[in-house]
Amino acid sequence: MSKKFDGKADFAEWKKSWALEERYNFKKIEKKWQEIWEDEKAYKVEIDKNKEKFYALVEFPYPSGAGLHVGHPRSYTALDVIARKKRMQGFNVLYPMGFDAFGLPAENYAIKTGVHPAISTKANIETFTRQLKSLGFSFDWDRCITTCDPEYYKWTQWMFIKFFEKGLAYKDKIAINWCPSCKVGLANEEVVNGHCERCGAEVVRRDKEQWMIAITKYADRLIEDLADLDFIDRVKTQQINWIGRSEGAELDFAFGDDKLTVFTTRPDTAFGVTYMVLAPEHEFVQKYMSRFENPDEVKAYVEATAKKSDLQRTMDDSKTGVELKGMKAKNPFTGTEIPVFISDYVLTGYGTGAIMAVPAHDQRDYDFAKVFKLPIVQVLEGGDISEKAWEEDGAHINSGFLNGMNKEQGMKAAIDYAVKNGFGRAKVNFKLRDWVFSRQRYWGEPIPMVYCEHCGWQPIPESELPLTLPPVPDYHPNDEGESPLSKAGDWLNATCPKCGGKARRETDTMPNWAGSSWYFLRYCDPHNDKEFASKETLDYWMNVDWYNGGMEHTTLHLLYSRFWHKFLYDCGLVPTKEPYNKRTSHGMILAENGEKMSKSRGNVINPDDIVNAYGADTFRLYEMFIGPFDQAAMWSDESLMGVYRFVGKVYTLFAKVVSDLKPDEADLRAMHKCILEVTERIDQMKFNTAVSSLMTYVNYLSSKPQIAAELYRTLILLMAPFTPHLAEEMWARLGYDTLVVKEKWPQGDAKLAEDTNVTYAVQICGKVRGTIELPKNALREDVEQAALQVPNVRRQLEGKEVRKIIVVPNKIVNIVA
RNA sequence: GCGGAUGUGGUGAAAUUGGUAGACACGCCAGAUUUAGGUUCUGGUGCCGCAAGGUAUGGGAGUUCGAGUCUCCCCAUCCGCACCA
Repeated sequence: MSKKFDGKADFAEWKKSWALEERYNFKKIEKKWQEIWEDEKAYKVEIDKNKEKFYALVEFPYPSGAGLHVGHPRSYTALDVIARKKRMQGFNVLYPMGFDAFGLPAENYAIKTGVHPAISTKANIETFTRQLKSLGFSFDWDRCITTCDPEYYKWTQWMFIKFFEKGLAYKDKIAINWCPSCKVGLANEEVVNGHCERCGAEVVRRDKEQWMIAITKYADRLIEDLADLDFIDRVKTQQINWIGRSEGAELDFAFGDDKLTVFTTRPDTAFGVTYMVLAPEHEFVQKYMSRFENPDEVKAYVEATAKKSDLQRTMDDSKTGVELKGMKAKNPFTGTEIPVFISDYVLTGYGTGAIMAVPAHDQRDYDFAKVFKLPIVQVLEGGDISEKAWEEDGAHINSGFLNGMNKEQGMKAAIDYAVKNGFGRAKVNFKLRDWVFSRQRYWGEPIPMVYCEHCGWQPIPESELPLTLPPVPDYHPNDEGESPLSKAGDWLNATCPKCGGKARRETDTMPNWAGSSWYFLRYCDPHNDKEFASKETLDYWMNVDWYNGGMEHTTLHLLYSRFWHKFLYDCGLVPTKEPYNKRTSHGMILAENGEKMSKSRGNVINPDDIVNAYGADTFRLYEMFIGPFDQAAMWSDESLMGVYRFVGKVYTLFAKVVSDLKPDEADLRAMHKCILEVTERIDQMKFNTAVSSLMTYVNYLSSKPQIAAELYRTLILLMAPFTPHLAEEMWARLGYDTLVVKEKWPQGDAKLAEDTNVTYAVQICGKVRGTIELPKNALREDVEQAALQVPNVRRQLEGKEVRKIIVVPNKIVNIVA
């Protein structure tokens, strides 16, 4: 801020001193103001109880080797615009940034090159930081956090121990996709048609011990508490569907001397049960194998199923199965004996892994019954069960005491009956499964647990946190598919904190969703080495007021972090039961041809190139103008040029600014209209139309021979959130020695924005035949008369009788003839 | 199959409670200035038509003085979940 307009000198002279640089030199301008912001710590924020706080958050990136993608700035700019505007409106704004730095790419890079993930990650973070800074975001960089920093993951580990202490973290055997050739567990995405993506070997399912976190205990609350949150609807419905709550009943069927329990959402159809089906993995299959008459057949089917991946199993919806011959179940409602099958259409992970089959009223059961020629008994009126199952409501028939009832009455009566007779109970089930929390990987948070022969799994004492990642000889998973940490030598040996005996450390690490589950809390108090964040900072900053991120995280990060936060709330560690008040989502940025940008397609656009060629302001503004924020948008170099021209126009417009000119009525109308529109549209994330309001205003200004300073000043204030560098520059040229980012947001006046005259469209039977210009709020009679005088209207009305005239004040006249 | 979204000029897209469809841009056309190079400025631009006029928001019905907007049916594209009992 070298220059200052003292108000005494002639403004025209003052302006001339700037005119040496006539072309819009964004490189110089942007560098200059970025340095000034940094020197002045313009975006540093501290608790200020005199101000209302506003916490804006964007999803922190994984610092990949590819650098920043043009998709990142779409979200970051959007919330930067919102944060900057809120700041100008007097809020104390926290807008932080950090890095979600644990992850597979760094590890794969290490396997290939031997470079330690910490080193490559650090380099990538430096690149990202440079790129983010070049775009002029108003992040408080003093609060930057990195999840792979031991000072950070210390608390991730600490929280894991809390989960363990509360009984929510537990070790369990679950089935995973296993490649017997690579000897490694695969993610579902790595299994192609039942074969290993890498070596082509057939993938089998294998039980493996994994750390689990009991997110299902929070299933109900994760649904219920959505009601009060300002999340976009598709996020809410997606989470609700994912959690998949269904109400129904558990019913016990006699099976030999044992009890076979099923879950059903339709206990009222129990009189229509003609057989039962177990998942091939159901414990009864092994337990009673010796009593089946066809054990070989059963075993063969179980084995065949085990070979299939989940993917294969769901791809093929033809019905197969084997009857468990020699044992029958008994329907507790009717007393009838019914056959029992195993079939892979029944899943082991949902409900009890067994079903009662009602082929008349469930299409899957119907298909199975057709294949195995089983009886189909209709118990609800409606449909044509010779064609397909009837799954709608209807009066009960063939159903004993339920006859005549509809679905709702029948459900209640059936459950009551089952409860009274001790063979059933109401039950709610969820599709949501507990969270598999271990990964056989190196580059993640070590799980702070040790195993003692005598005491079992024990958390390490808090004083030993952080448990840092040890060096390992190489980063490959070993033959048993264990984490590279299993090769960490001495590191593995620990003492049991309970008995002091020998213990061995857990070698699996946490998934990369761990660190991101609570990072927004750390931003409140990033340097605290006593707590993950102090109560005072959490009380002041939480909740996040506005969180923007990708739809792809709806049922992952967003759900996990809501759960994690609720758990901390239950522990009394955070002040609120939900972390985010508002959640919005941005669309993707696609290549010019509508394809995804990807390295393999070679259509990736590097933000650095755009910033170098057109400047950060143009880039930011273009990403806001590109299209509706929540929808996918195609990159277009030509449209970018349009925005570049606009920015240049704002710059050159300064030459027309005259300091002692008073704006006239029309000027004020245009100005206030623009203020009102931009203000409202930013709040609604309608950035594309906010920008078009600015363009309309600029078109108005550039049509004038001279521009009153007030008009230009307002333009600069309105543009400051979008193009902060240009705004600072022009603000200085207007003679101010303050930072525009700290200025007050202009106040729009709806009265002044109003037009004095309005144009009516004159319609005959709904078709526009002309227009009339009248003063605002003209009398109805005058409007009618004026409309009838329009020459074209008179001609059209010749020989017709006017039956009715509808006048919509200040809008339209419709003559019905 | 279920769930969610989308469908408007040559292109990206706008459009309070139903009230002049196409704002704002891109592209294109014409002209001016300039002309060492993605310049700037002015005007035009949904489609058919010389015009008057007609016609137009995926298709079809309906409600209404009036429908991109509301109701019903259908079609297409994209995304998510996918045998969840």
